[in-house]
Amino acid sequence: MKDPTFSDRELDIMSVLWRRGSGSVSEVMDALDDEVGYTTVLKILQILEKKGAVRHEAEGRAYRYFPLVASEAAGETALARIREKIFGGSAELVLAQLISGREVSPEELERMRRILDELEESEP
Amino acid sequence: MKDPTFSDRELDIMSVLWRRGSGSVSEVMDALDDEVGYTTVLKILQILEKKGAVRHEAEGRAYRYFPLVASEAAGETALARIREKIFGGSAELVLAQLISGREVSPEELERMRRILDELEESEP
DNA sequence: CCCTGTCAACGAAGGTCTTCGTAAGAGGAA
DNA sequence: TTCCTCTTACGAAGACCTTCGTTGACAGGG
Repeated sequence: MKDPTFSDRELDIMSVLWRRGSGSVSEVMDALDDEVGYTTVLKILQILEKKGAVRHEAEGRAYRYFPLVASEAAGETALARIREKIFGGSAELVLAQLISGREVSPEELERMRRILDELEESEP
Repeated sequence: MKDPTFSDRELDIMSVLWRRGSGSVSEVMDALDDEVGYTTVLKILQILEKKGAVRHEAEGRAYRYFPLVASEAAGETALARIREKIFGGSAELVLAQLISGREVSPEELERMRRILDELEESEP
C-alpha cells in the first residue's frame, strides 16, 4: 500500500488497531471515542481490508483484525502533506507548532533533544 | 472558525493563498500543481468563503481572495489529530518521523535545537 | 428442539467532495 | 452594433464516506 491515507473514521479505527495490536469488531467498537454502530465498524473494517490496510483471522465465530499498514507509514504520508501544504515545507515550523500551546515535560524535551543529537552523529 | 479542517482540494487552494498572501481565481488555478478547471477553483473558493476561511474583494472585473484562517490554526488542528491518532499522542515520535528519511541541513538542525532551547528558558 | 444473542454480509440512504457544463453579464475589438 | 473573451453563478453528475437496517448463519441455554 503506497502512500496510505485514511478518511476520518478509517483513521479512528486504524488508531485503535495500532494501539491494541489487533481487535475484533466488538473490541474496536468499544474502544472508539464516539458511539458507532456495530455494522458501521464492521463495514469500515471490510473497506480497510479491501484497501489492504488490515487483514483478519477467524477466532471462534468472530474475526480478529490486524493492521497491515504501519502507523509510521501513515504518519509519514500525513506529516509530509501537512508540512508541505500548511507549513510551506519547513520542518522547523512544524516543530514550533508541535511544542507550542502544550506543556512539554523536561523528560520529553530531553528525549527530543537527543533525537536531534543522534541525527547529527549519523550524518556528520 | 473553530478547529479549521480542509478537504484535499480545499487545502491545496488554501496553501496557494497562504504562500502568495492572496489570489484571483486565475492566479490560484495557475499556481496549483494539478490541472484543475477554472470553474472548479472558483467553486471551491466560494465554498471556502461560505465556511469563513477566505474573503474576497472586487479587483477590476474579477475577485481577489484573501485567507481568513491562518495557516498556524489549520496546522494546529491537523497536527493535533495526527499526533493523537497516529503517533499515540507522542510529540517525540512526530519529531522522529519529521526528520527521518530526509536530509536536514546543519542550519535547520541548529534552528530546531534553538526552538527547544527557547522553550526551556520560557518555562524553567 | 426452539429461543436468544452474536456474528458477517449486503445494500441502500444521505451526506460531502470534486468536477465541470452551461448561462449570463460586462468590457473591449472590429 | 456585433462578436469574442473573461468573469461569476448555478446546478447537476459521479465518486466516496458514513451510517445503519435487514438478513441469514450459527452456537449455547433452557
